[in-house]
Amino acid sequence: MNTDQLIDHFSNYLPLKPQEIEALVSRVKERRIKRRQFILQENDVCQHITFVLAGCFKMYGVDAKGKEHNLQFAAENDWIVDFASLYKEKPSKLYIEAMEPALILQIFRDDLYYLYDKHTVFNRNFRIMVENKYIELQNRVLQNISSTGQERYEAFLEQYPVLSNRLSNTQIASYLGITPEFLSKIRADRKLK
Amino acid sequence: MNTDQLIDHFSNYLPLKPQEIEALVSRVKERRIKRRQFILQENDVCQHITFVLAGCFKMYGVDAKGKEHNLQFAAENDWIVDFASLYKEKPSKLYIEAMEPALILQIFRDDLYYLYDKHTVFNRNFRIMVENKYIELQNRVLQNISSTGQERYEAFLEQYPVLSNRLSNTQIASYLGITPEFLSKIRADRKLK
DNA sequence: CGAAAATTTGACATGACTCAACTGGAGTGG
DNA sequence: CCACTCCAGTTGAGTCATGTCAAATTTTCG
Repeated sequence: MNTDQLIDHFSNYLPLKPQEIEALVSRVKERRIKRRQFILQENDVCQHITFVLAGCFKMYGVDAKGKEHNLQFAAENDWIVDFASLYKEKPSKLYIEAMEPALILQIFRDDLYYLYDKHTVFNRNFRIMVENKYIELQNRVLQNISSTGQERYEAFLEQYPVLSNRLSNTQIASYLGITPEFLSKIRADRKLK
Repeated sequence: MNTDQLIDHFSNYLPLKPQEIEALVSRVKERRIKRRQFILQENDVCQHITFVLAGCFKMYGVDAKGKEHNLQFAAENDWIVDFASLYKEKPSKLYIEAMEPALILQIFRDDLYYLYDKHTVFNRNFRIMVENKYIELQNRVLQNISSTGQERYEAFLEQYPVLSNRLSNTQIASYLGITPEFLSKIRADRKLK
């Protein structure tokens, strides 16, 4: 099982001791996911936190008109989960879907709680992980409330150059909170310069 | 010093043992803050995390045109901090300003690190605190990218009824990402029903 | 009370959406 | 190798959401 990648990832925060690695490895499940396959669907209770080894996911909500709104993308070495559903054990309002064939590691709720309880290093490492995601999300909110679609698109290209090439414009538009048509017009305007 | 309120707050997560309380109390500073006083200004490096005992703060960024955009409010028993600046020790892009006379507790960076290192319970409690804030922010992003100003205003009133009464409409508009004039029109429309 | 700030209102401008039609690859099967 | 389909992307016309600016009014607070 490909757990080295996860252990490496944690070593960016606080490296794990052999005992902690052992505890982690024995509680992680590897899964292979097909393109368009879901690892979370609306109304299901989210059961696990997912670490992406390979591939790319989107997490999104669907509004009353049936439109998808992308909350997050997750590619290699990123985490994806609906915390609200996982921790409160309530039906999720979100979907998590693979946009490419993927390989993932998952930790189920009880295993995660076990790790938090018995090996405090995971509290530290996940604290730092969430703090980093919080910072990112906060920047995104500031963007959303303070700038136009065009400015948000420019900022996205700059902040996520790799993802920008990997994702369709439709997916990017949904993430930015604009329609694909409007993004297309933004792109046409950009070219004129 | 009014630390009981903070200790109570943590007991919602995982109650603190006497030794942990002692460590926390000895590293917390109480401050009285006047209306319109700043506890963080742009270009300063954020030095502490703040717990609000009484009063109300706003954290905001200022754009190229000099307009303020409210990222967060914090009233009693809430935390407020620019994590990006605190942890990376980089100049902040944000302001944190008291909207009412306030009483706060602050933990400086090194004291916070000490608590994380020596008393792992703080990793756990702050992990949970940040996770909860992350969930809130995620809901806000979904709102921002999927609904109109009017819908976001309705949702705000429902989610934060107390804050709604306490804040001026200008402040709420800035938080929602609309102009005060447009919020005023939304409010006029609502009354017609 | 009086100054400053917040709110409202209206006319107009711009950003962004909708819908429908068109374009141009990327598979797929013959 | 071609013909076909399918889907993402583009384009344009019309519309709706929201911003700008200025002025009038109300509220807040020193």
